[in-house]
This record gives sequence, C-alpha cells and structure tokens, in this order.
Amino acid sequence: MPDSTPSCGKRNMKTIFETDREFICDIQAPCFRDLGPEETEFIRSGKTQVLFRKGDNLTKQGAFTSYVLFLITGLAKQYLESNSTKTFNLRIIRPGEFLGLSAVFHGNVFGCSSSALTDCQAFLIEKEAIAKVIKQNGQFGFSLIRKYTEQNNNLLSVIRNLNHKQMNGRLSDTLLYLDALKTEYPEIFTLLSRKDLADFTGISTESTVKLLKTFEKDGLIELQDKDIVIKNHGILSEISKKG
Amino acid sequence: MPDSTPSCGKRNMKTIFETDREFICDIQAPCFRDLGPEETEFIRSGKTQVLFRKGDNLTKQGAFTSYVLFLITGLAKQYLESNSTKTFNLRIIRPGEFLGLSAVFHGNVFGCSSSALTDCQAFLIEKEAIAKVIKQNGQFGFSLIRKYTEQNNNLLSVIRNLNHKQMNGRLSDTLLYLDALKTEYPEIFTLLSRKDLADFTGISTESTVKLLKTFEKDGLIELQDKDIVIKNHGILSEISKKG
DNA sequence: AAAAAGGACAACTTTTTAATTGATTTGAAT
DNA sequence: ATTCAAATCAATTAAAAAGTTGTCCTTTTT
Repeated sequence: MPDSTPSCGKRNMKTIFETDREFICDIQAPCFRDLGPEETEFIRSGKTQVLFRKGDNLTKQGAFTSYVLFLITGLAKQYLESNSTKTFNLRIIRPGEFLGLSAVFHGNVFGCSSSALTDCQAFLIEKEAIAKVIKQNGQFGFSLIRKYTEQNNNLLSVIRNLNHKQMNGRLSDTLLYLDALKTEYPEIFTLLSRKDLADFTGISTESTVKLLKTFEKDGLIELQDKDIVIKNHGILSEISKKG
Repeated sequence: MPDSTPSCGKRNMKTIFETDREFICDIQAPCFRDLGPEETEFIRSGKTQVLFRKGDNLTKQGAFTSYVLFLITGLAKQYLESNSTKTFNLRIIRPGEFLGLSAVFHGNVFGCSSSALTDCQAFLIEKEAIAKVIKQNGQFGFSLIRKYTEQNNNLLSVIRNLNHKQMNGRLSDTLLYLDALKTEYPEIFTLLSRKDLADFTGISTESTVKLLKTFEKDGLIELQDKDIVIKNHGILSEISKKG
C-alpha cells in the first residue's frame, strides 16, 4: 500500500461489518476540507466504507448505481469492456479520487468498470448526499469540477492517441503517463501486467512485449523485471508527440 | 457455460453497451412466467443486462445497492468476507436465482459478496420495480418467497454445521451439496479450487487437502484432477449426519 | 505492387499461484 | 495431564498464467 495516502490514522482497517472493533474513518481528504461541519455530518451519514480486496471490482460497467466511490487508500484501474475478450484501460485511480461521479448527474449506470490493483479502502457516498452538498457548497463543487475536468482532458488525449498515433507513440504515451505516477507510487509498474500495458496502449500484448524490448535496446527505458525505468524522457516524449 | 440454462436464444451475448448489435433477452425464466404482460413490460423497463466476466464481482459486501440481480447464465459463488484474509463460501448461484433480494426490503447494502465462476449474464432490476410487482402480483411474490426460504434453510444448515460438526462431517456436507449440483452442472468441481472447498467447509486449505485424500483412501470419493466423484453417497451422508 | 504496421497464432520459457506433504503448535475436551 | 482435532508453518511439487519469440497473415499506406 502506498505511503503517501490521505491518512486515516489506522492501518489494517476493517469493513463496517465487523462490529467487534468498528473502524471510524473521518472525512479528511483534501476535497472534503471545503465542507462545513453540518455538511461533513451529512455526507458521513450517507456513506459507508468498504474494503475492496486486490482484484475486486470497484465498479462494473453497465450496473445500476446509487452512489459514488471515493478512494481512500490503494490503487485501482479503470477500464472499458467491449466484447467479452477486449479491454481498454483508461486510467489509474489514486487515493483522493472519485469513481462513478457521472451517474450522480445523468444516467444511473456505471460507465466503466474498475478493479483494485492493491487492497483498496473506499467510501461509498449515496448520490443524493453528494448532489445536495454540491448544490449547497460552491467551493466543494468547484474542487469536484476541477478534478473531473482534469480526468476529462486525459480522456481527450486518449482519444487523440487512438486516432492519430501508432504503436510507438502510444506506448511512449502510456509509459510517460505511468511514470508520472511513479514518484508517488513507485510500485506502479510492478502492479501491471504486460497485458495491462497493452490495454492502456490499445495494441496487442505481443506487440507490447516486442516494442518494450526495442525501446530498451534503443536506450529509452530499462526493464527491471516488472518494473520499468525511463532513461530518456526527452526522446520518449518526442516519440509520443510525433506519434 | 452450462448447457441447461434458461435459454435466451443466443450464445456469446454482448453487453447492452454494444450498440452495433444490441442483444435483447426476454424475461423467460420460470419465475417470471407469473407476470402479466404489463408487469413484464414494467420489469423490462427497469432492468439492464450485464455480462460479468469470470472472476468479476457480481456483488460486494457492504456496497450500497439499488437493484437485484437475476442470473441468466453462468455460475457464481456467494461468500462472506470478514477480515482481509478470511472468506466463507455460502452457496453456488445458479441461473434462475436472485442475488441481493434482501436489500429490496431492508437496508440498502449488499449483505454478501459474490463472484463469477464462469462468465455470467445477469439482469439487474431496480428494486422499486421488483417491489412494485411483488405487491401487485401475489403469485410472483409466492415464487420469490419460495426461492428465498429455500436459500434460508440452507443458511440454517450451514450454521448448524459450523456449530456442531467437525471436519469430516462438514467436508462431507460440502461435497454432497456440490455433488447435488453436478447433474445439472457437471463442471462444478473443476470450477472450484481447494481453497474454495475449504472456504465452503470452514476449515483450512491444508486440512481440506488431507481430508480429501483420506476420503479417497477410504473409498468414499475419487479425485480425478480437479473433479471429485462421489463413490459412496450412503456413508458420506452418514458422516455428514453424525458430524 | 511493394513496403510498413501491427495483429494472430504457435511454441516455448519464466513466473506465479495452487496444491500437497510433513512437522510442529495450539487449544479444547476428556 | 493427556488426547485428539485442527490450525499453522515451512518446504516441495505441480499446474496455471504470464511473458517471450519467431513466423506468417492482413490491412493500410505509399
């Protein structure tokens, strides 16, 4: 589990179902700082906390939803499912991020699936509670929108990639995206399989493997078991830009 | 995928998200036969269909829920999570069964987790829709209650087992339970790991392995790779009864 | 048509996970 | 105190999944 997570004071937290030693985790994440005491109380009353084990689905594309997830600890990946075999990885979800926010405003199904790369603690907040607080507290809404638009920008660049770029450019993109997370979560690459990388990049697993080797041969990266070290950011982002 | 599932006419079904060739699966399962045309329409309007891939969670213990799942094809297991390491398997979920029904009536969180043993097609029906139809159509409610009480009886025997019986009795119980499903789903044992069996039985994986060998030595069962063949139902149910 | 990009398949290797076994410890029941 | 049931631990083996590589095929670009 990452070190630099919004601390909730305890490790080895339990689900709310263990009555013997109930764990109370306050809402202390940055984006909740804007809330007044009654608002905090209101959110708290409409939330629950769940431990997702590594591999568990946090959300399932197409399933009805009545809540938003807020990741407290752990890392997850968000992905799109198309036919039963194909998967496209959209992004890594970090502590402090929301999942399923769009269902608060329109539709009532999850648009994407997501699954836990490590054990994950998450708040589940009923959408009425979130909606009410957003309407009531402009600053909170502002933070949310900010987060959301950032994610949206990422989606746009994903689409750009898929449209314009070829293998090299896309893989560079994926590597740079993940590498940017590495400062905060040094284990990020070791949590992902080659298939995961392929699903981020939108190419086959085999091509990914081969291209990674080529990148290594060209001195752009270094493959250390599952970990990947970027040796030449400059050229890699050149490749990423040129496609 | 099992052969004898409530047929919906097609194989290789797709999620509702694939607009190119949308799959429409009518509500034809036995328990929906009691519904009048308007009721069927009402349910249909408040449902969606999702393909859960093998390993996916259908439900997550502690997560808010606003819907009921109805399994169309595939097999799943339902289990209880306690601390992050321990799991207790409650039952196998077969096509034609509901999941999360209790949340329609009380509480709004899933009481158990469940995950797909094979790819699973499921309806998700919003709980208001189910509730309304139950109130409206006594026969439908009757079928539902019948199903539910049967499940409940199983839970009672599970509790009895945990309280009174020791290893031999419990494992016999688990084996007989699963073997009863084997007629309809011959692959049932091959879908479960030794840990799964242990989690059904409530004993350690190692003890399960050892006891299975003992049972085989005593001619009660035959271990054929992952498959298990019951050779002596009589004695096994003796052991199950005696504890 | 030729070349390049990239997927698909098949064979193989490595790594990871699951299963198995024996030895040791715990803990309740007699 | 002794016994038995069963968990835990450590070590080993077996099976499954992930990763790798080469070849060949298809599609797009030129």
